Amino acid sequence: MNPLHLSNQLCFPFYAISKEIIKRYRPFLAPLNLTYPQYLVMLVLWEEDFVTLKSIGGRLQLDSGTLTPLVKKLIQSGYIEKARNPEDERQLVIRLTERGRSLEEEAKEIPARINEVLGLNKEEYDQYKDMLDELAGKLDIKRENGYC
Amino acid sequence: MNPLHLSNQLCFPFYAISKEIIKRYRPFLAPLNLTYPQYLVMLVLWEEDFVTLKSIGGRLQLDSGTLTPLVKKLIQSGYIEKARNPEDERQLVIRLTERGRSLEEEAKEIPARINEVLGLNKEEYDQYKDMLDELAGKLDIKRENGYC
DNA sequence: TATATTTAAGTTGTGTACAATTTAATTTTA
DNA sequence: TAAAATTAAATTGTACACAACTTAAATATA
Repeated sequence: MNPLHLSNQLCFPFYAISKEIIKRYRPFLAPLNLTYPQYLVMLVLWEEDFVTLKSIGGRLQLDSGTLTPLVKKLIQSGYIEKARNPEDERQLVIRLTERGRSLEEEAKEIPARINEVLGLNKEEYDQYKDMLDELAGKLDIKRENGYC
Repeated sequence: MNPLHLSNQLCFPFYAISKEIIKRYRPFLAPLNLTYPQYLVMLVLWEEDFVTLKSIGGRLQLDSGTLTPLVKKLIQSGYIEKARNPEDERQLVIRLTERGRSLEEEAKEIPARINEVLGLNKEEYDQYKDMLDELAGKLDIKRENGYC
């Protein structure tokens, strides 16, 4: 067994599957003028409005270098607004616009459509989900993002 | 259960775990002057030398838009060379330099080091690997890349 | 066999990722 | 409480990813 053989890598399937699933989101997200990372930011805001850039970054594991331009795009698209927190001027507080809030309704069907495209039944979905949450825990990816 | 809740997404953990593992490769790859995608190309070449750009892209699921500049970097680093296939001038044939071949020896320890960093035992590793290969199969990511 | 189609790389443009650094605000501590 | 340390965003620079398109070579077909 050659550890340098591609078939013996654990990371590569994560990398390949992640890219593949994101590709399958595109047909559903493009009509909403969203990329996948932008969609993730919207998911966070639909859960909790009025959050700092820092806390969005905490949940999505993205830093300001990625989020600053991404937030700029979402503002240009009219989905969010930003303002400094008067209590702490270092913090940028992000909130949904009316348009951003109404977008949630249009995005409601996406998870079900994606599950169709992935062709997984409930048991398979749950099995994969459990395994991923467990591994995320081992890798310590879940402390502040609360995704599991 | 809100399907738009981040905790109910299947793709997000793939995306987050993939990025996290790649981040943990960095300390091992940086001394070899390789990024993770560049390392993947080297893995392909250490398995089989003298392959076309197209077939590298088939195995790694990357197109010429990604691979052309990446190959340029690996040439600059002195690890590979490129030439047109005289039998079919459309094809670019990639082969290892002597330095590229000797690099395999320096990379031999990386998979074991990564497994240490991930903190997975043999059973966990195998369990995750099986699940990933199964899902990759369902998503039809494995036809030509032969990684499983 | 000339034309149409297909194929492989390359190019262009947009959008992440992230390390490293900078700037400004807040908190700690000597 | 003034200086040091920390923190949150922004900035800079490098490197993917990939859609869409271009170019050139090879193959198919009318």
